[in-house]
Amino acid sequence: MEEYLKIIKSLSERTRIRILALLNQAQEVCVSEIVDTLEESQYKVSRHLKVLQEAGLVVGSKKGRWIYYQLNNNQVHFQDQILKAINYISSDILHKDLERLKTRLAKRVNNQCISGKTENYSESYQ
Amino acid sequence: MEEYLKIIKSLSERTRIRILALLNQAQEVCVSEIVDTLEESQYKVSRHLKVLQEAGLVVGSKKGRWIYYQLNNNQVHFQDQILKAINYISSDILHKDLERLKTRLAKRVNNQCISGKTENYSESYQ
DNA sequence: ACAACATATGCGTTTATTTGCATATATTTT
DNA sequence: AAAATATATGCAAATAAACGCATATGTTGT
Repeated sequence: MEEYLKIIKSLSERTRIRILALLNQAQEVCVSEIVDTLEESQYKVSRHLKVLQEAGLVVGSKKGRWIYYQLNNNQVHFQDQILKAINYISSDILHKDLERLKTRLAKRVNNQCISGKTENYSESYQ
Repeated sequence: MEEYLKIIKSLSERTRIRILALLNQAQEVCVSEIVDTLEESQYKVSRHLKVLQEAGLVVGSKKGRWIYYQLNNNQVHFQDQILKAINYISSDILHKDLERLKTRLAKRVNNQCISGKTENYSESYQ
């Protein structure tokens, strides 16, 4: 029961839902790209990613100085079903996130996250 | 988003999961039957039922002095998918709940919840 | 009308979660 | 080696949930 509860609890927070919805749209996204997409602080994103990782819903793989996160596809029924449910969420904020995600990913070079501040970056800290 | 979050949050608590799992097994169950099944206090069960009701996952219908609760079948994709996920939870505590539920429901007369304390009742308050 | 019963709720306390800041660790570039 | 960048984390403060008790509301049977 505890394990299931951990997974469900990991879903019950706004930022984490946004992260999952985002990862549903792109294969591998690194932390700074998520930060720019959500327009949230780096430590906030980092914390929430950790919660999702501990629940086993996402996995991160380090490549150089970046850590790319993606949905953990190695799941059983329960997790699978839960993630499917997330797909049915339709919300203005998620649509806007998706727009910003596209913009941010378009800046990649050789399909790698770019270094340094992007134009959006400073906006993230309004 | 808020509405989805409310639903997800309503799932992220042990007692509420137990209630949903229980209602997945029986059509209409009244509060005292749930109390005996979960071996939790009446006010605790009552509170949690309210949270589930506010999230729209369960509905209660009053019949005389009893209120029978059941899953809200009048759902859209998201809720439906979420409730399906709950069905995949396999846990010792849920199995035991199911045993006690059977015992308790067997005491019904004319398929109606019985009045007064049952043998189990006092145990509920150990 | 009264007693017994079924369920809900107000409120203060406890417990859990999230936030923000500062800072740590690790990697890359110069 | 120093500077810049990417990500993570310890800790205290703020916020949110859950709990327990007592009690309220409504129903039924006598």
